[in-house]
Amino acid sequence: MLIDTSLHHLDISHIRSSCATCSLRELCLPVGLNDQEIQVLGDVVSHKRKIQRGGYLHRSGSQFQSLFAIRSGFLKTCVLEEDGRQQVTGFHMTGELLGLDAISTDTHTCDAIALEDSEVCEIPFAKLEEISRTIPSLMRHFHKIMSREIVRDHGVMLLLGSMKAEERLASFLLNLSRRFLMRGYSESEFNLRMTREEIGSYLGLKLETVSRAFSKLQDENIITVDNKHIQINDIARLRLKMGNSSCIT
Amino acid sequence: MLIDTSLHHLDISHIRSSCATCSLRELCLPVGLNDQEIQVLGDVVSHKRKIQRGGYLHRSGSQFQSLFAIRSGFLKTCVLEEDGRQQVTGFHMTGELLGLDAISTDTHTCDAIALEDSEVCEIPFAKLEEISRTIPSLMRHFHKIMSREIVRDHGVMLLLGSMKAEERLASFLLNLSRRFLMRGYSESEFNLRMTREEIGSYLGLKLETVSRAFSKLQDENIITVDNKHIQINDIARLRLKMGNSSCIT
DNA sequence: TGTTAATTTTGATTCAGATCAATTAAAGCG
DNA sequence: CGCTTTAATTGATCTGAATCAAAATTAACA
Repeated sequence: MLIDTSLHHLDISHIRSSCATCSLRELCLPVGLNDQEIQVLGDVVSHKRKIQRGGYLHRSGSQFQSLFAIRSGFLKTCVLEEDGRQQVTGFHMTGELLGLDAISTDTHTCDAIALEDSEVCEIPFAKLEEISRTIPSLMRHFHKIMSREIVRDHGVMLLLGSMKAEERLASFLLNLSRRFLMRGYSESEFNLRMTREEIGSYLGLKLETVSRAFSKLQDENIITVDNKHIQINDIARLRLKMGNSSCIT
Repeated sequence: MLIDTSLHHLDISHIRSSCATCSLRELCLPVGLNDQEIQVLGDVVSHKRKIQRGGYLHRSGSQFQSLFAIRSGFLKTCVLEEDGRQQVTGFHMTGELLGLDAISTDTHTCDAIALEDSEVCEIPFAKLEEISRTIPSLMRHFHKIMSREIVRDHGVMLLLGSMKAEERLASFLLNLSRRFLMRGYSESEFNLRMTREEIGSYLGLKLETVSRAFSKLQDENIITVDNKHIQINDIARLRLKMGNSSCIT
């Protein structure tokens, strides 16, 4: 099966450009730009914003003006169901771009909530479109970012449509692992920022099922779970877990 | 719940521009362009291609050069799993744009297969990017199309993550209904182009479950099913079916 | 720091959908 | 046109995850 281990994020693995505007350095946008172009982009991306844990970056239904590039922290995006419960559509970390869904109708289609104190750069979209006309490589890169989001969503669709609980959790952990690795953190040991319920909501599972899947993976010595702290003991076997959804049953 | 009834397509409901290049008239791209701009776009979109029922428009892994706008027909996109079975990621009809997922890596990430004889316009992506630099409204519209695809995918993710079989099928039928209506066909009566297995693959269900869900909806007099021919008798109740996923159980 | 609230784990039970199996219907095709 | 293949329906049974329930652990905060 061709499921992407990276579920739902925007890749920054290839960020290499040295960049005068410090706020831009760690973001996904300035890839491959020269100093002068980064200057132009920097003028657009100047405005920063802090969001406390639990705070909203934007709400579903609010007017769309800007994309947000995460400078630090960790956020979830979710839609509120009419009965008050919420469905998580993604988890987002440093370097990733939020708000792509809002371009279509100039209205945000989901809430973005900080799971820890976070900092974002606001990128007025009209200005981004404008300068991307004069910087082809920026336009091209932006298109790739949007496209990548589509590919990732297809990966999640596949996961939700065809994997069972344990496989979904394995995919999820491997995805986080990879994203932490890309950012220079340990791929085998990290702290979850979200609750079991939020994981379950994202993976289409109930929180009890998530908890049981964690316990099962621990019993098999593939991971060690201490509440939010996760240690991956055998990444190869974890990959096997999710890779054989339709083979081993 | 905020699930979009439109699962997975690119909206052409607002196509109004009178257009010299006949091949462009029914497509989603030329929205809001003047005649001169349409001329420019037309030069890019000239190349047409026919695909027979069962034929491939593109294959997963093949190099990306062009987007494809569907002029007529009906296609599915799917990824092949290692065991040979395939997972359907979308159904696509006239006016919709295929290939957005391939922009990210310059490689197609899925197969596109015609479910009936179809005709597409090839749109070399490099050229599209180039002329969109000089036609801001085209660029803006293209971004909206990509964004809409992301929103739709989120809708499918929600569907797969939180709806049960009957609700999924109701969503699916309402989505098709709306897309047929937009194209000037009946919203209450249409022929399915895909098999129960393909529907199941798309909805994360087994074909038997799809069949049973059809039968159930028919027993309730909400729809009438005659193999591939579907008649929606009570669209309001069908909407109710999918709207109350978490309320009525 | 102690008290309350939220989160997590684990067990028992239930149920929706998968799987297995057989029949019927439709579509290709020589 | 009849024969073969593919697709669809329906029934019986099984199973993975949901649900219900309770205890244990952790976090929040006054």
